[in-house]
Amino acid sequence: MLDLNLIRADADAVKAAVRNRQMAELDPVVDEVLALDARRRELLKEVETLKADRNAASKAISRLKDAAEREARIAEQKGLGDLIAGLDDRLRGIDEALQAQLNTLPNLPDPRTPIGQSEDDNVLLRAVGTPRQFDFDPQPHWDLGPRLGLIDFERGAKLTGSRFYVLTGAGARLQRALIAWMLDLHTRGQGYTEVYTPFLVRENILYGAGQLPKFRENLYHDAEEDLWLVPTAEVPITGLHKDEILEPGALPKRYTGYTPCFRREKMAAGRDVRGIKRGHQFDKVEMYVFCRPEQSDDALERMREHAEATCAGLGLPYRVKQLCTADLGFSARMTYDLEVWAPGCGEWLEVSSVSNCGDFQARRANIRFRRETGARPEFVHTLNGSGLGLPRILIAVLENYQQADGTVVVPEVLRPWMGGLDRLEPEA
RNA sequence: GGAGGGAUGGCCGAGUGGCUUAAGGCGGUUGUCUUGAAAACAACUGUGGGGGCAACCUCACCGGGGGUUCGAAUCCCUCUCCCUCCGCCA
Repeated sequence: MLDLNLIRADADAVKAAVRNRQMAELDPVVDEVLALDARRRELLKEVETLKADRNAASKAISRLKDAAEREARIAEQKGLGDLIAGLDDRLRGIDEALQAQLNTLPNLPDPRTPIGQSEDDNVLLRAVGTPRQFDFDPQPHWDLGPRLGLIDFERGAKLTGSRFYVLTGAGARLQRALIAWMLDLHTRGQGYTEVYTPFLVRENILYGAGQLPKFRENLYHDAEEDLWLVPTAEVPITGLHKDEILEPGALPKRYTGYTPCFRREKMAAGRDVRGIKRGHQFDKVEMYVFCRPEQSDDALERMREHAEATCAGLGLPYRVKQLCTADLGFSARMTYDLEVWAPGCGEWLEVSSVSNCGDFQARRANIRFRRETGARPEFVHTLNGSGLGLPRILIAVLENYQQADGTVVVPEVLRPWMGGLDRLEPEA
């Protein structure tokens, strides 16, 4: 959520920002917000004056000893309550309308975020590692996986439907190894605290992270208990400190967590149906930071380095992109994407998205801190980044480490979690 | 699933319609005293909104929402969460 004071102070800057995001249709929303805000304050003054009168009158009545006079004064006050209640209702209506409009506005891009028309205008910052040269035709993972007995698409579809798959044997273990290795990397060397969160959350937790109301149709919802399956660990981790005022010295707080992620992918229906690149359920290890406003620029760079270290540790060629205004997520003000090369399917796969959300999520989730004991609370800044998305990193490992004989070499760093196994071969 | 008991400020805890400006204690900050510290004493010590150049004024908030009333922490309805016991369960 944007700061209402900011919109009041510089509505034109907000309009320019939404236009840069290619969301010009939100232009009128800014004016609507200003109009509602003005009406709200007008009405607020009126109703608060009445309330102050009522409070004074009630207090005076309580001091009266004479019964007749009391009755007379009480009779005078009759009707005032209904009048106030009526105005309160109108005020609530305006407030809700204001909130609803405010909720549709995305975060303002950082001035350093390049302005662009579409994802084609994302800026390639650099490429690290050289894609391996093959002296044979590298296979895509949807051929490699089933052949080596690692991925079973048919049974995934039987169990649940399209876009679901089963990992078996060394395939399942390889994913588990990746999760364990990544979590250890983040907690040991990079200073994150591991968290294991619920995978089902309340509606207001999704709202805090900026997923609701905008992305409702892409989420799974349990009607019975009115709970939502998390689309990313970013959601429950943002919610960890919802409605808290963090004490001086508590920041920065850094978390890493593994969760499955559930997405209906309605918006991407028909895209990437082949393989395990885009499923309704996938696993991810997430990094997350709560920090002071002045720390978030630096925190973003560090988190990007942490994500890069994960790609590099696996020996995968990757490239770093900075997203342009058109491709930036709703809550983000600046984002780096990491893509690894998958030689089998012949494309760069987005395995990490590292974003600085500024105070946008903190405002929605009401997460604040004090600089010093007794100081006024201020909103924290939040950052999130994948470290990394599992199915895509699994694809990259299988396709990059495949050999001419159809086997796959296990990356060095994962072997301790694979029981020393150094090569994936078809089961005899 | 069944039966009961709870939710009050940073924490503990009083408060059954107006004398509450939420008692009292703990914690915290500042001051006095002290070479310093402790102790003692004193003052201050929640969040958000609106108005004002400011000192300041004002409204709301006692788990959430709704209601009764001139007036609600207190009465009514409803929801959520926590605790105890029983049953079931990985």
